[in-house]
Amino acid sequence: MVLKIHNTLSGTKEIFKPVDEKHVRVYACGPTVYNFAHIGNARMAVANDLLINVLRTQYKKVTYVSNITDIDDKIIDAAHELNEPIKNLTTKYTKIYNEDMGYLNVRLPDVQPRATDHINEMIDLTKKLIESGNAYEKEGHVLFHVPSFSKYGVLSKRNRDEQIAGSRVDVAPFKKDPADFILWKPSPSPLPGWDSPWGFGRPGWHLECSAMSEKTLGLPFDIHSGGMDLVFPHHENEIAQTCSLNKNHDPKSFAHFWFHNGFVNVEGEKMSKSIGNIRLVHDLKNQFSGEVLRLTLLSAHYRQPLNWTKEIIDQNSKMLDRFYRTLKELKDIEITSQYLSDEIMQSLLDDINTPKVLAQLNTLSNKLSSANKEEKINIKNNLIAAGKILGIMVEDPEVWLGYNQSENPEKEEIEGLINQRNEARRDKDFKLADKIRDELKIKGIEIEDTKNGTIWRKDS
RNA sequence: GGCUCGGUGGCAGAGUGGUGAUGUAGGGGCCUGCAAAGCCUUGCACAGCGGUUCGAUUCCGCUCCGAGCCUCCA
Repeated sequence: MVLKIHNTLSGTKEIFKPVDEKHVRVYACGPTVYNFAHIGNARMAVANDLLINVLRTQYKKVTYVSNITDIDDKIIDAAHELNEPIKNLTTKYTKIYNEDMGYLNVRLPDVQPRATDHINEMIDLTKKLIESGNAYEKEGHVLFHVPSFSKYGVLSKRNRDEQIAGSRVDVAPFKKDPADFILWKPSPSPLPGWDSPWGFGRPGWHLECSAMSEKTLGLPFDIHSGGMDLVFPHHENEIAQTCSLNKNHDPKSFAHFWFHNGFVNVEGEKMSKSIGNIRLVHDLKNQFSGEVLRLTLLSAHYRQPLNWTKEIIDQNSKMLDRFYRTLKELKDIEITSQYLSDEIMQSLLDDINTPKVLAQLNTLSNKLSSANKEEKINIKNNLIAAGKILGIMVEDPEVWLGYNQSENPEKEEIEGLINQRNEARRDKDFKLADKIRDELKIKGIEIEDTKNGTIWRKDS
């Protein structure tokens, strides 16, 4: 079976062939840590986590690097506003980011480099770019000279001449070309900075990823990923820097594949501070389980826009409950090995087609009622194996659905009421029986009369 | 103005040159004292207009509409 991935560089789905079959290497541009992560950050983390899981089904060794941007003007502003040292702020939000992503069953990357640990590397790259004639110093700034890179625009498919009309870029006076971007800029006191050949200053944003990806993975590596908005200018600039240093203007001398996830909208609108509709994972944690949030993020294909609404969360919550119910029904079925059917694997390998996988899991789950023993084993195997890759269905079904309430402090009271109701039912006093059921319902207790007696569950 | 990507049933969302995914909501039914859960069943969707084709939702062209990017942004 072959893995196909959409490559932003070509604009098409391509067959994935690793640079080195023995070691697949992926770099994802991570968060700038000055605030809580929002659901859009989470989508990037989940999409990449899944990509890595899928790669690991095909290749023995996969290294996943995702950085933390811990020096940036937004961080400086936030620290200033809160009157808090930058280091405290970035440490705090890095921790929170990892916790929040952990809640969504996102595993930590193998390497999580920080920009501030790579200042020397960045200074070094800047020196080399000046030496090679791709960058110049002006008024304490070092800028990358865009016309020096012949392939500028390959990734975002922009023609520079066509972009200039209608451009809203404010051109700094020290730029030789309006598109030139900052590699290093001065940090007048009290701004944070580091000593450099160009005075006390700090790096521009794009440089860190060029420095850290090369250092942690080597060049060229397989997949470079991030949110759709990073295509331009961030990734375009990274390509310009790294490829200029390589003396090879082919963007594949940097990374072979460029993997970008789509945006999350909220109730049909773009998430933005001014609208005030930013959905923080930190807040969503209070309302929804991690698996529901994760499944909702996977309910649309990763490259499509995802409209975040209460309705789709509910819809996916129901879907997840159904899967868990199927697993509960199959709890006595012994499985010896976990395997994924070729059809489902194929969907994952076809550019990570999660909606199709979910449809296939539903179809499988629907076969339960008419399944024989062998088919039941097949259903359970596939649900568990798919869940493992997707990062869902990792809980115990009884616990998930709320049946297992041995710890519930109200257990005795609830079961007392259920006994009363069953007595009433025996006496054909259905009015009383229904009244008791309503009482339980108010407590969030759902009861089910089965052949083997009444069972109950806490409805979350 | 430029570039890119989209427009699929009430909603969400895959996919395909010919046998009409999947979920959710709705209708009907089974089961149940009634429920819950489950099961069965139902809905003839592919923006519009042309073209290619034996046949197009799927390919091509045009039109309309929407989104993203061109400035920091996942």
